[in-house]
Amino acid sequence: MSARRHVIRPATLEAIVEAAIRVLNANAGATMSEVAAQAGVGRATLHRHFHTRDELVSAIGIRCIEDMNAAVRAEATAGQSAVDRLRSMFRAVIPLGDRYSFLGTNCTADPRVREGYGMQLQWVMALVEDLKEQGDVGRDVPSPWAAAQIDQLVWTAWNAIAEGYLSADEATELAVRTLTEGLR
Amino acid sequence: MSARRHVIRPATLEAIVEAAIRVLNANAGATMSEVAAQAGVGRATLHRHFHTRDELVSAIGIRCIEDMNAAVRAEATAGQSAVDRLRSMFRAVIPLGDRYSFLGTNCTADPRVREGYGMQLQWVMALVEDLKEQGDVGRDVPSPWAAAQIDQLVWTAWNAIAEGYLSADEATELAVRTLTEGLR
DNA sequence: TCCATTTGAGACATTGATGTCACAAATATG
DNA sequence: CATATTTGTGACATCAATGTCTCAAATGGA
Repeated sequence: MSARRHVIRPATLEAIVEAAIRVLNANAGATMSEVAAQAGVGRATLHRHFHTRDELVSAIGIRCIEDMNAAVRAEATAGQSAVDRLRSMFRAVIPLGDRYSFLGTNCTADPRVREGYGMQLQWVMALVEDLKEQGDVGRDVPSPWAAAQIDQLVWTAWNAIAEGYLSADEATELAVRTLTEGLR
Repeated sequence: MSARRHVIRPATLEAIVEAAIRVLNANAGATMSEVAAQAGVGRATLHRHFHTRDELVSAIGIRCIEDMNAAVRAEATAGQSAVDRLRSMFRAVIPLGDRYSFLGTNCTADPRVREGYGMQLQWVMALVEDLKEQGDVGRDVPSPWAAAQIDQLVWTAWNAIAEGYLSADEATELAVRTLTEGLR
């Protein structure tokens, strides 16, 4: 590791990370100035800790993917049925919807982000296989379709909560139901 | 209308529009140079017909929303069941998936685009109500959720076709099935 | 309270994209 | 083929964002 001239204060780091997720999610082309302003931090401070814009985007990306993987791992309990694992996954990941969509919109050139994203995808694909095993997903459904559907449902559910027409629990249940039984 | 110094040639217009949709879809922050290069057109030619970057984005947005509305209107036949109208809508709109996602990612400040988008949303919401009427969508499902699901399915289906693991017909059928019956 | 360190404010150079222009070459139309 | 118009090329000014730096002020720990 490189010896840093300045040590970032936890509060400053938090403010920057949260602001960056918020601002860059709303507008992928937002400037460093906007991020700094939203974080309530000087522009120079931003550059002190994230030397370039790319570095900031990568750092946020890594943070997001780590948050997501941690949430999934913490929730995944052995001995659960596939649907229960799906439900647990939704419950854990939906609140991180803003972090999730950040990863989607900011095409992550960073290899560490790609790696984390790959693990995530692998995990979902394994879950899909288990869902097929249990008969919760038809064998004739292409696995990539099911995985994409799960991805999309996370975003839709987060959005529903953000817009205020569903609670977290309702959104989770509706996501599970939508995937397996459809809306009928 | 302003008297244009230059009249754009249809072939040039087509090349620019298609390239802009392609390039800006892949990277919302792409430059005018990239668009011009992809269109096989000089950068000055781009500026001659679309005076500013915003003007280009708006023009493409309007074009996309018009294409979509035209496709929906052309396909909508009276006397069809709600599910059949859903299927027709998918069949017509899925091939325009790249145009569709362009509208989503390029937050459309232009009022004409917003208006067209509003009409689209209205149409989908009306369809959702009919689907509920016919029992294809449960009454307990929030309509915005159903509408969001339909939106997402268009994108997922287009993507599946683009990635080559489904034909257009298969994707359409799977989209209808996913919405109503789920993947079970 | 005092000291070490981080932060904020502002000035600065640099870079890259935007938008304009003139002129030569290509193209369509009669 | 002749002519009118569009297009491509390259040069240019402009502007906004990036990244660097310095110094005074704020902050936190001993």
